[in-house]
Amino acid sequence: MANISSLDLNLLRVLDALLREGSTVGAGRRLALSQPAVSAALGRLRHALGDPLFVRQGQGLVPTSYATSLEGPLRAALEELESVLAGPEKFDPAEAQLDFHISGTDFFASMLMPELGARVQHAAPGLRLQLVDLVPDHHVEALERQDVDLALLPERDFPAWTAHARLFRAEFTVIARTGHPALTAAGLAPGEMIPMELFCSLGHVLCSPDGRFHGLGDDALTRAGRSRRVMMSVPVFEGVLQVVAATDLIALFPSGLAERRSPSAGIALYAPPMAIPPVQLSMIWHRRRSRDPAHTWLRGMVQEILTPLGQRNDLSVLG
DNA sequence: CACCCGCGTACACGAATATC
DNA sequence: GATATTCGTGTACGCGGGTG
Repeated sequence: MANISSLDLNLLRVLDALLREGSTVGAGRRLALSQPAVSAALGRLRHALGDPLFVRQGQGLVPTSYATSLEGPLRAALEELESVLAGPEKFDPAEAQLDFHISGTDFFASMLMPELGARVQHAAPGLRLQLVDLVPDHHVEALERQDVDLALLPERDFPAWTAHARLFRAEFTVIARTGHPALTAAGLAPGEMIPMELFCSLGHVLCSPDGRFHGLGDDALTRAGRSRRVMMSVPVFEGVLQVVAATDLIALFPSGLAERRSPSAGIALYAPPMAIPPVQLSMIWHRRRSRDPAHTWLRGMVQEILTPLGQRNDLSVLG
């Protein structure tokens, strides 16, 4: 249907602007064109694509379903093109003066930033790194606004204008304070599986940045036909560690972080009584940065540091 | 109802480019 | 170099939907 021979790139930019603004006046402002020029371009688009694209509704234009379906892929394609045309700039880590903004939970403050900091300090002393912990679901928006260069989060359906790469699958273990009375009384040594009955009878603390009492452990228990008592929710993983170390509450906790922190945090690791599906952690960024040499360099560093977390064979999560 | 706003069109004009 | 084409601009105007 679409007649690509009568399309030029500027028409696609007009279409993108119209989809963003929902108005020829707004699109004109965005493109530095007059309203009649945008209207004429829209006419050419309609002819070339064989679709009305927008219909008037009150004081504005409403996209047809065809136009709506183009929005994400079109924007992604234009941004990709933009980065292609920008060409590969040179990036010299030793000389670069740059700030990188990464969003992710405090899990990454522990598991990524120390190693990343050590590497950057050595290889790229002019770089500054900022890790911000955003309310969940705001990571993608922050990428779009370009407040953040890279977001670290569980994989889900990401918008078409983003690109992502898998980092590792996070496994979960149970943590409790060393010498936990109920676990000791049950004759359990660290590394052993906590029986379901006992696991469900103990109080739990979980990490939830937005303050929920329901976590993936509850989903796993529901599948097993059981439930637990979540008595506390804390917004950061480090807080969960502190609470577990100071109380008789137990927690489901990322294995890698638990292993790293257990020697100094006064906690012991146990196996949960039910299977908990691992969570795929990914890094996601704006497509326009895909070819950016500095960004590529940073992604390489993050990938190198975090990928091994998924490769370690972890005895504490068997069962 | 009058009024405002925004879309769409018509028209004249100019600049850039293609064609002869 | 003259001419035609394309594409943009500004102005003007009709239409229709919101708003007070």
